[in-house]
Amino acid sequence: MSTPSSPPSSPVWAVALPLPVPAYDFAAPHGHAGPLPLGCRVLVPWRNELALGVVVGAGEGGAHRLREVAGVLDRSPWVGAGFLAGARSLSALSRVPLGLLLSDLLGVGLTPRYQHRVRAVQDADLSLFGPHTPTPEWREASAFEPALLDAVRAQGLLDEDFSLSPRLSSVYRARPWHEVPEEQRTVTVWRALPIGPTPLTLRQEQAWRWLLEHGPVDSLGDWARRAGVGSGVVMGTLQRGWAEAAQTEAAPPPAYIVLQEAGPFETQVAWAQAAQVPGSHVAGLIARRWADSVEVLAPPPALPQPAAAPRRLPDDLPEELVWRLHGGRDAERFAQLAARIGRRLELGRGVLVIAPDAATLRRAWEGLSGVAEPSGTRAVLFSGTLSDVQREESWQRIQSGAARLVIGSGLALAAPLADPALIVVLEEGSDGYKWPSGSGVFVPDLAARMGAALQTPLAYVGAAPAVESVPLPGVVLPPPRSRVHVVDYASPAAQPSLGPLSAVQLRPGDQGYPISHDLAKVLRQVAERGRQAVLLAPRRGYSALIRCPSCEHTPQCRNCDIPLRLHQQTRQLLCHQCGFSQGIPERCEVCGEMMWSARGPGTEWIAAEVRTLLPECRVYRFDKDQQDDLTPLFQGESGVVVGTQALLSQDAPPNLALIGLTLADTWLGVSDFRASERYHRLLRQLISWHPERAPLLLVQTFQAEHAALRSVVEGHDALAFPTAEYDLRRALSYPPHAALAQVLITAREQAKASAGADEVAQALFAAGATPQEVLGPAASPVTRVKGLYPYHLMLRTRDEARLGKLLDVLNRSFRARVRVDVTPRGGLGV
DNA sequence: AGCACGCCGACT
DNA sequence: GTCGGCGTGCTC
Repeated sequence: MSTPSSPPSSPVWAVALPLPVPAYDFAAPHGHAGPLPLGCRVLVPWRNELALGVVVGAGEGGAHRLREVAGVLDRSPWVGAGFLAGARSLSALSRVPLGLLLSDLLGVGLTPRYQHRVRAVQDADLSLFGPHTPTPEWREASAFEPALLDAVRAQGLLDEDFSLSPRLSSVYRARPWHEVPEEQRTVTVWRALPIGPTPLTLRQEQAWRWLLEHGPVDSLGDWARRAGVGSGVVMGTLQRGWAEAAQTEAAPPPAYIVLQEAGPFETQVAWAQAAQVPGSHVAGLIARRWADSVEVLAPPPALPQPAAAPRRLPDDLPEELVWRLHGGRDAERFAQLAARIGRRLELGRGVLVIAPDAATLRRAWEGLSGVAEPSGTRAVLFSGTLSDVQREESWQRIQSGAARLVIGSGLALAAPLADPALIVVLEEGSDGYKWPSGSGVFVPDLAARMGAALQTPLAYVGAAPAVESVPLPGVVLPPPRSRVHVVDYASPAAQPSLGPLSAVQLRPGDQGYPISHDLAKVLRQVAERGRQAVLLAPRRGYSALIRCPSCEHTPQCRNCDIPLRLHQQTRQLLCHQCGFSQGIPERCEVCGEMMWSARGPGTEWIAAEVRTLLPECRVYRFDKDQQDDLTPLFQGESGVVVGTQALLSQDAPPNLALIGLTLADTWLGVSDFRASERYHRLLRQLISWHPERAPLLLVQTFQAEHAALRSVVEGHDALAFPTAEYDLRRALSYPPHAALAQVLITAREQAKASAGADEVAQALFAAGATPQEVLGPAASPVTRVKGLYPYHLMLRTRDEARLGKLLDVLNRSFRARVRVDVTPRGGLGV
C-alpha cells in the first residue's frame, strides 16, 4: 500500500493511537532499517510529547510533512494482524475512528513502563535550543523538558533509545506500627486514680471502686452502665478528681493484623476478603493511614489453571470457512469442538475462543482449556476481569508463542496469536457482545471481519444459533431431554370479567397471578421434597406496553412490526426503532375491546408472593439490586431463588427441580425485531442449564402459541425456530436480508439536533437513498441524555455495500454531532 | 480523549 | 476593565 514515490528506505506507517482519532501517518524512525512489524507498539510525537500507538499498516504519505516514529517498543506484534485488518474494515464502514476501536478492545499494554534515553546526534549543535540540552552521551530523557526534546526531535537531531522495563504492580501493605499516625494508634481511656482530693458520695465511691478494679474504660457512658450507676455519678467522681483521661496504645484493627500477616494484597477487595470485612472498612483503614499502596516489582501472577482434558469426539465438523455448531448441552458441544481445536493446535497453529460474558467464558474455560496441553501447547484465559499483571503475563505468553489456545472475552480478539487457524465465537447472538459505549462494536461482527480478512475459519457455537447463522453449513445437536409446562394466561378459562383500566396491574383472574395455581402447586412439591427452584422475573416489573385483554393484540409499528411503547407523559405510542408515533387508542383495533396498559411482576413482588406461599422455605433474591448469598443452595439445601437473567451467569443449583418463567411475555415486549430470537435463546439456555438433569420448565405467558415456545415444547431442535424466523425476516427485510445502520444525531440544543437530523436525511436522499431505506429521522424516546438532545435515523439497505455507499455522505460535517452504529441492537443505541 | 483558541456574563 | 464559561477544531 505504500506509495511508489516514497523510497523503500523511508516508508510511511499508519499508526493508531488509543484515542478517538483515525490512524495517522508517521515516517519510519531515523536509523531504523527494515520494515516495522505490523501490530508493534511505537512511540510517536503527539502534541509536543510522546504517545503510544500501534502500527496498523503502511501509510499513504501525502501532503503532510510527516514526523518520524520516535521509537519502537516491540520486535514482534503486540496486536494481532487479523484484528487490525478487521478493525480497519469496520472503521471504514462505520466511521468509528480506528483509534477508538483500539482503545476499546486492546485490553493490555497501553501504558507500558520503559526506559527512555536520549542523546544528540553526532556533530549536532543544540545550543540554540537552550542552555540545558542533550549531549552526545546517552542521558535519561526525564532530565530534559518534554517540549524541548520534541523541538530537537522535530529537527531530526535527537537519537532515542527505548527499552521495556518489567511492570510494577501496586500493592497494599501495612504501614509499620510507628508510621501509623499517632492519633490512630492511641485511644482515650478513663482510669481510676488511687486517691482524690475531695471526698466521694456513696454512689461515687461505688463507681470509683468499680473503675479501680475493672477499668480502664473507653467511654464515660460505658463506665456508668457497667458500674451500675447513673451518668451524673460518673461525672461527679470525675469532677472530684478520682479518675482521669489517659492516652493508651490502641489495639490494632484486626484487618491491619491480617494485612501484616497475610499481605500485601494487590487489591482492596482481596484484602477485605482475607480479613472478612466489608470493602468500605479497608478503604477506611487506608484513609486513616493504617495501610498504603506501594509499587513493587510484580511477582509472577497466578494464572487460571487449565481444566482436565475434555472428552474428544470424532471431528465431523464442517471444513468451510464459516460454520456453526448449536444445540445440545455445553459439554456435548465442547466435546465436538475439542477434537477440531486439538487438531489445529497439534499442527502448531493457534485457536481463539471468544465468549460474550463471564459465565459463558468460565464454562468455556472449564470445557476447553484442557485441550491445549495434550496438543503440545498451553491455554490462556484473557478478559477484563484479570488483574493488570495477569493480563500482561497472559499476553506475553501469546506473543511469545508459548500459548496458542486463547479463551477470552471480546478483548482477546486483539491477541497477537501468530497463526490463527480457527476463531470460535460462542453464543454469537448474545447481546453481551454489544459494546455499551465508545465504538459500539458488536464483537461477532469484528470477528467475522477478521476471519474474512485473514481467511481464517470462523465457527459460531452455542445453545441456539443467531438468525444470521441459519444459512451457514453446520451441525445441530439434538435438544437435551426437557419437560416444559405452559400456563396459558390468555386461554378463555383465564378470562375473568375485566373492566377497562389505565396504568394498572394486569390481573388475569382465576389462573392465579403473578403465581399461577400450577406454579404454586409445583413450588409446594419442591419445598416438600426438599429440592430447589428458580423463578425468573424482570427486575422492575414494568413494561410500557398496551395490550387488549381480550384478543392479546398489542399495537405494532407499521414500519418495523415491533410493539409500540407507551409514553405516559406525552400520551403517545412510540416506535423505539424508527420513531413512528400515534395516539393511544382507547379500543382494540382488532376486536374493539378496551385497551389496557400492562404491568408485569418484578422480582421483589414475586419473592414476597413466594414467601407467603411457602413460609417455611428459604427464599433468595438474585438481581442487580440484591444478590443474596446462594452458598447454602449450592451445598444442596432446599430453597427458591427469585431473580433476573443474571442468575444464569451462575451454575445451576445442584438439586434444581423447577425453573419458572413468571411472565415470559417480558422477553417479547421488547421493542426490537430480535425479541423472539432472544426469547428462544433464553428457553434453550434454560433447558440445558443444568449439566445433567432436566428440571421442569414452567412458563407463564399470554402468548402460549408463540413459535419460539412451541418449538421448545414440541422438542424441535435449536435450528427450527431460527430457520422460521430467518424466513420471516426475509419478508420484513430485516437482517440478515438487509443491512442496518442507526445514525445518531445529537446537539446541546433541541433545534440544532432537529435541524442536524433533517440535514442528514436530506444528504442521504440527495445521494439517492429511497424512502424505504431511510426510517426517520425522529427524536429519541428519551428526550435528553446527558444534556444532549438525541435524534436518530435508521438506514435499511439491501446489503452492506449499498449501506457503505449511503454512509459515505456522512463524511462531511453537519450542524450536529453524527455517529453511526452499523450493528444496532435493542432498538435504540443511545 | 485532551487541549488550545475564541467569543459573551459576573466579578476582583 | 478582567476571569472564565464551554463550543469548536485539531492532533500526523
